[in-house]
Amino acid sequence: MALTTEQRVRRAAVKLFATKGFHGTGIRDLAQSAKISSASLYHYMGTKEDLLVGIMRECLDRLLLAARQTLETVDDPAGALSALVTLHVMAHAAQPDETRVVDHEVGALSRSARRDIVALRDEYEAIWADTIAAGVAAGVFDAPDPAVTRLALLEMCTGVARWYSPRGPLPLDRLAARYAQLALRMLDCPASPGAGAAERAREVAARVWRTRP
Amino acid sequence: MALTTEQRVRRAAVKLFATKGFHGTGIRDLAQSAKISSASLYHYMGTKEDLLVGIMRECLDRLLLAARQTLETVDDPAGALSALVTLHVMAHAAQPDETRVVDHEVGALSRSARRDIVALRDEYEAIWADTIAAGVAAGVFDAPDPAVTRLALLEMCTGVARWYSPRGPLPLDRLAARYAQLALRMLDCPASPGAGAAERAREVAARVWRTRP
Amino acid sequence: MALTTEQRVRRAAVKLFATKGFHGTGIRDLAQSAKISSASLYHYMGTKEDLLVGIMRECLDRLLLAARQTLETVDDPAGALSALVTLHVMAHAAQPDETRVVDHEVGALSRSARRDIVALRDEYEAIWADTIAAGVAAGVFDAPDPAVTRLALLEMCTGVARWYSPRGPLPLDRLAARYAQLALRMLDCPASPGAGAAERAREVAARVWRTRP
Amino acid sequence: MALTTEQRVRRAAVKLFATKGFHGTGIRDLAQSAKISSASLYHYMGTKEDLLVGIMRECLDRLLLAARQTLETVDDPAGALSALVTLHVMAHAAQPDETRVVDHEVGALSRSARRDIVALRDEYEAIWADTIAAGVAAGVFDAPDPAVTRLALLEMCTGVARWYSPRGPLPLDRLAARYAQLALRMLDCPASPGAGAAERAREVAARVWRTRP
DNA sequence: TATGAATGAGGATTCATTCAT
DNA sequence: CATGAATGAATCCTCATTCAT
Repeated sequence: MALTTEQRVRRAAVKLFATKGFHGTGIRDLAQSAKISSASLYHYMGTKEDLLVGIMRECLDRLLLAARQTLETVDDPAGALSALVTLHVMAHAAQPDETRVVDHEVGALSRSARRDIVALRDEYEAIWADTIAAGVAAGVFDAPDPAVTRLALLEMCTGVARWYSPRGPLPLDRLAARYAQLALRMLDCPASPGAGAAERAREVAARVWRTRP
Repeated sequence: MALTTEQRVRRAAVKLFATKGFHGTGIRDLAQSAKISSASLYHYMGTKEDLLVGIMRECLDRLLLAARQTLETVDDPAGALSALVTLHVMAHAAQPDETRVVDHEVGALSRSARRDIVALRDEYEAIWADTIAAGVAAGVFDAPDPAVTRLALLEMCTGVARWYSPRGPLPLDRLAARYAQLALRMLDCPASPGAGAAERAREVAARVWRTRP
Repeated sequence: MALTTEQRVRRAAVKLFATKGFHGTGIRDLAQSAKISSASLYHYMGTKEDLLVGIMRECLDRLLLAARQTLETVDDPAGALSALVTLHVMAHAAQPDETRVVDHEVGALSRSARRDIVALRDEYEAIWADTIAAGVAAGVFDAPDPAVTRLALLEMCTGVARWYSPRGPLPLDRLAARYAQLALRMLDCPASPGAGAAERAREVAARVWRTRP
Repeated sequence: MALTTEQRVRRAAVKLFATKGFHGTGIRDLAQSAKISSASLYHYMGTKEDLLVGIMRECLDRLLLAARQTLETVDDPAGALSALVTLHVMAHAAQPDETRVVDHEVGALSRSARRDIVALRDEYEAIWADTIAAGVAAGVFDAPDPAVTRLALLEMCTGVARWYSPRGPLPLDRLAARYAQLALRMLDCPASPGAGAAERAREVAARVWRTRP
């Protein structure tokens, strides 16, 4: 089915913001990319910033939703962390442009918009913090500085969006599995998590980002 | 001692490019920040892009230099990797603005400048690749997909520039040690590296970035 | 009874043109104010300028009509001038927005429209000129420079639209009477005009602008 | 002597704002009129609104200054009012563009700027109010509704800017004298004021607006 | 009758850069 | 060495208007 003009605009914005940055992307670039006039653009968006905020919010909303849905059915910390990593990596590999925008353009937001977006991001990171803390409390994770470990994990996984290509040699699920393994090693967690957790994460990812299950 | 005007310009640029992005930073911002008129700016730089290239090149040059100097005296793979991580983390924590610019603004470069900068970056990453390969060959590292592991390591360490604050609770050397530990865990490397490697890295860092040894 | 859409448009235009000026009022402002889409607006008006012309013409037509009807039954110059002042003041107090538009936005008209509108205005002012001339000829007015006196009178009376508020302390008929007095003083006219003239003016005003008689 | 670019800009703005209105005047019109590029315009002004505010403030400042200087040496109410009228009329005839801008474009100001400008205008009008009140108290003026009389007087005199032309038949000082006479008649003031007051007003006007004395 | 979609022209303002002084 | 003056091109966004539905 054909795309709505609004969708075309959104996609053009995502691609351009990811590639050239928010400030590096002109309204004319956007218009040309969406195949409409720059005046028409304003039927489908408010400000250029509104467009940015919309992209960021949707991306973070999905990430939050996916994380919550996944953790609902996972109990053990190793499984939970494994699932979070799987989700995060799949999201960043499946939507590298969206996630790059979220990660790189927070500084381009106005004060009030930034507050909102950062709040969402913090909410998401809190899930990771809780999961790590639970594993440490349960004695299955070793993390002398849990905050540092959390940030190291997140940056490592987020980085996928900066280099992963679907045309590369590594299938997505294998990549995700590799990252889950790395993450558990970082926490010195010997137990392989039940396969269910990662499985569950892949299902949710398939639903939320239409990745191949 | 007072700063040269050229240094003031350079610093202003680093700070602004890191904070607001290359395209988000105007020549007037730069001038104001360097306490100089925008016309005078052009006595101390070529183009705005030249300034950017200069910043990036210096940053990468130092990183390369530091990595090479350090590895000169380190032989074992665990020690080498540990040293690379230490250096990289210290560089990114000590110069978060410079390194953020390097990491975020490659896309703002013109084709030819980008080629140069990316070449430098590749050169640097090749050192990591070699180190990892050596460890795998020696049987002390486990890395089923070495390229993935390398990228995961680099993104993890580079991420430090996005969150580390010298006013935080963690002293820099402790942070670096923690990251080295994480890295070795990721490679499933049991052996603690000789303390000499990290020591050597700290010395080099002190010289190159004036971090406290 | 409910207002026609056309009336809503007209009123919105009058209010906005008076408040923000013709050039300061956007087609979208108009649409929003008339609770209609900006495209629908074009069913009820021609151009934005047509709307302006319509407002001006109606306002001036009424003024002319009222002046002529009033003077039909008034003979003495003092009475005539008194009636003109009464009418003018009541019109400008009762319809401050319309009259402000007429007075302020002539410069926004295209050449041909301006010619028409200015012709109407001149026609109206000619009535004043004639009335003053008649009084001077009859020896009841003293006006060394009749044109100056006419302009002074008109500007004085027109100014009412710029400050009068129906919520102020002064009832409209009292205001009009005060202005009539001022006008006669300016002409050094001792005779109080017959009460009939002002009475007649108030009746006409009541019919033309629905002021309370 | 040749005019500064800044002066050229100011004059162009005054002329255009008076003729086509603030919103009707484009930045390009201004630039063309001042014979510079539209970008260069911004070396000599802040915003378009700043330009407007500057014009208004200077105009009102001069009016206030002139009024105060004049009244310093005038004591009797008739003389004072006569002087105020003379000044006001001369100012509006000598600077019709500036004063038209002040009178017509207050609505184009942003909230805060409007507050400032209206405060100045109120200050000026207070001088008139005081003068009228003094005359009434002294028994030389008859003004049943002093506020109404003040507004009628001001509107009458201000109107001069809307029609007076230096190429017309009436010399400026004669016009001013005529208006002073009209004003005193409006207040039913029999006494001719001492010739000194109007003389003084003309001197001040000559200094402030370079009118011919 | 009513409107969402569409646009070329233009709105004010800022851009990076040059150059004469 | 330093800068005020200058500008063409570009910035984001709004303008009045049309038209197919």
